[in-house]
Amino acid sequence: MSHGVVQEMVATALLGALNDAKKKGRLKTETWPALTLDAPKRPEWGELATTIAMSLAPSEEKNPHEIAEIIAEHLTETEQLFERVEIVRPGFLNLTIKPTLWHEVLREIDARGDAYGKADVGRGHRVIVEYVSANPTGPLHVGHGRGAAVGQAVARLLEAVGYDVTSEYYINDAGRQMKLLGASVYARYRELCGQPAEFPEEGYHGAYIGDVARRLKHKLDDETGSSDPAEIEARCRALAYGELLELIREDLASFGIEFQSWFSEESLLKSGAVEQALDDLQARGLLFEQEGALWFRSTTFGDEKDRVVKKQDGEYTYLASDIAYHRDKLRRGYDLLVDVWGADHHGYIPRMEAVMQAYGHPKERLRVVLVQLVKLLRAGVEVKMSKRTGSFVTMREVIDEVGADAAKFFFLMRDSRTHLDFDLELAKQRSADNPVYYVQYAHARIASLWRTAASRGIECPRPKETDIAPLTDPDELGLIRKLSVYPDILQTSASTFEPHRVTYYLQQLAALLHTFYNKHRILPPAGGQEHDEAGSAEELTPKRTAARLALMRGVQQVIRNGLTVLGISAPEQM
RNA sequence: GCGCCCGUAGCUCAGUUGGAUAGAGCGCCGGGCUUCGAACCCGUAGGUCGCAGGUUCAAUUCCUGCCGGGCGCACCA
Repeated sequence: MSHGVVQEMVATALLGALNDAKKKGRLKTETWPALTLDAPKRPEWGELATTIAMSLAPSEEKNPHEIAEIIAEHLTETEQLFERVEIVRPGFLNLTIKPTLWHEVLREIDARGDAYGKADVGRGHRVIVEYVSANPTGPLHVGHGRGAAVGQAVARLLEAVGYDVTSEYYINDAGRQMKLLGASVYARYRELCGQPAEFPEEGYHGAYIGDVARRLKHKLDDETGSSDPAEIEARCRALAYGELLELIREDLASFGIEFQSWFSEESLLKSGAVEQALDDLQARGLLFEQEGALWFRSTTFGDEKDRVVKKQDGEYTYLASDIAYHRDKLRRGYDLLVDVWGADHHGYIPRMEAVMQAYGHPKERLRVVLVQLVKLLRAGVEVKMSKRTGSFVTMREVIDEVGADAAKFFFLMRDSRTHLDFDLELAKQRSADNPVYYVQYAHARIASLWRTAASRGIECPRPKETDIAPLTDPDELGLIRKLSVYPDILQTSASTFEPHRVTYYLQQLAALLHTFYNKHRILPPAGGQEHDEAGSAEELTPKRTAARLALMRGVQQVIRNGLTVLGISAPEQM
C-alpha cells in the first residue's frame, strides 16, 4: 500500500482499469489482491512498477503477460498520468510518470509542511509507550541511552501516524534493589563516620554511592536526630533514591527526552493494586497455591511454565507488580501497550502476553520492542564495561562527548534487535564519515541557500506560487520520487516499530541532495557573469532557479520532518 | 536440552513485509573547489545472501533440518 500523492493517483487509475476490465468480462477475479506500487531498481524499468498481473495469474488462469496487457488497455487516463506504460517479461507493469504529475509531490509537501508524511491510521487510538524504566539505583548507562532513543522515536512515530500517545517511565522503586541501594549507601556512610561497615554482597559499587553518603553525612551532622541504624539506613535509601531519580531525569532531559508520566512501582504495592490484580486473577481461576507459594497459571495462555507471584516468605515477586502495572495500563483505557525492553528480557514476553489474555485482552494489545546491547568502541577498540566493578560508561558521558544528536542518530541507525557497534571517535567526528553530519549538513546547506538568495535579492516564492514545470531533469525527478516515498517510510516504520527505516531513508535522501547540489547549480553565479565553458552547461534561467528552489524547499522540509520524528535537530547552519 | 534473536562485500549494516541483473557507508586505489557551504561529489575493485532441502511463475525474504554466534530458561530484578 502506498501513500504518496502520486502513488495514490496511479493506484486509483490501476484499480479503475481492473474494475473496467472485469465489467467488460476480460478479467474474472472476485476480489483484487493488494495492489502494490514499488520503485523499481533500474531506471529502464520505469518509475513505478506493479506486480499485480503476476499475482492475478492463478485466479485468472491466464499468463501474467496477457493480464498485464489487458490492464494496460483499460488504463484510460494514460495521457494525463503516464509518459510510458510498459510490460516486461513475466508480467511486470512498468510505469513512467509525467513530470507534471510528480510536481504534485512538491505542492503536497508545501501544503502540509511539518505534517507532510503524517497519517491517521491510528485514528486517535490511545497507546502508552513505556521505556527506559531503569532502576533508580545508579546513573543511566549507554544501553539505557539506546532504549531512550528507540522509545522516543517509536512514540513519535506512532504519534505521526495518528495515535494518541503517552510516554511513561516505570520506576522500579520497590523491592530488593532499593534495599541494596540503601544498604550500600549506609555502608559508605559508616565508613565516613569511621565505624565498622559491612558492604552488602551484591551492593552498588559506583563512586556515586559514596557521594550520596557524603551528602547525607553533612545533613545528619547538622541535625541531632536519632542514631538508630535502621532509621539511618532508611534515610540513606530515601536520599539515594531521590537523588538518583533526579539524576536520571536530568540525564534524560539533556538527551532531549521527557516523559509525560512517571509511574511508581511502590505506589502499586501501597495502594493495594497488586492485591487487587491478584484477586482479579484469583476470581478468574488463574491462581493456585503450591509449596507455600502463590502461582499464576500462565501456561493456560501458552507460557512454558506457571509463574510464582507470591513467594513462600509472603513477598510479592517482580512479576506480581508487573501484572498489576499492566492491568493498570489497561484500566487506564489504552488500546495498545508498547513496552521497550532490553533484549535480555525477551523471555518475559510469553508471560506478559499471558497476563494480557488473563484479563481478557488479545495478546496483540501488548507490543514489546526489544533493544539489544550497545558495544562501545573508541577508534575501533572495544571499551570494556563491567557492572560489578561499576566501571561502565554512562549515558551522560556519551552525550557530553559526542552530543545528543549524534548519539541518537547512532542509536537509531540499526534495527534495535541487533547488536550495535558505537564508535565514540566516529560519532564525534565532524566529517564525511559521520552520517549524522551528513544528513544535518544537507539541511544546513539548503538553509544557506536561502541566506545567499536573500543577500542577492533573489526571491524564493512558495512552490504553489512557482512554476515548477522546468523540473524535468532525471536528477530533479529522482529527488522528487524519493520525497514521494516518505509517507510510506514513515508508516512502515511506525507499523513495524522500526525507527531505523527513517534513519536509513534520510541518509539516502541526503545523498541524493548532495549529488544534485554538486552537479547542478541552483542560484546563478555571483556577480552575474555570463555562464561559462564548454559542453552541456545547462541554461540557468530565472525560471529554472525558481523551480529548483521550490525543489530544495521540499527536500529541506522532508529532512526536517524525518529528523524531528527521530528526536534529532535540523540545524540551519553548522 | 528447550525457547527467542542474529548469520548478506575485508569491516559495520540496509534490503520497501515474495519480485526483475542483491545495495550503502567505511576501508583500499584514482580524480574534482577563482562561482550557491569540499562537514561535499565522481570513478574502480569487492558476493555460492551460513549450509541442505521444501513451498511458489518468482525466495536474501515463507516452512523444515543442520552449522555458527548472542540471549533467556529463579519462590532475582
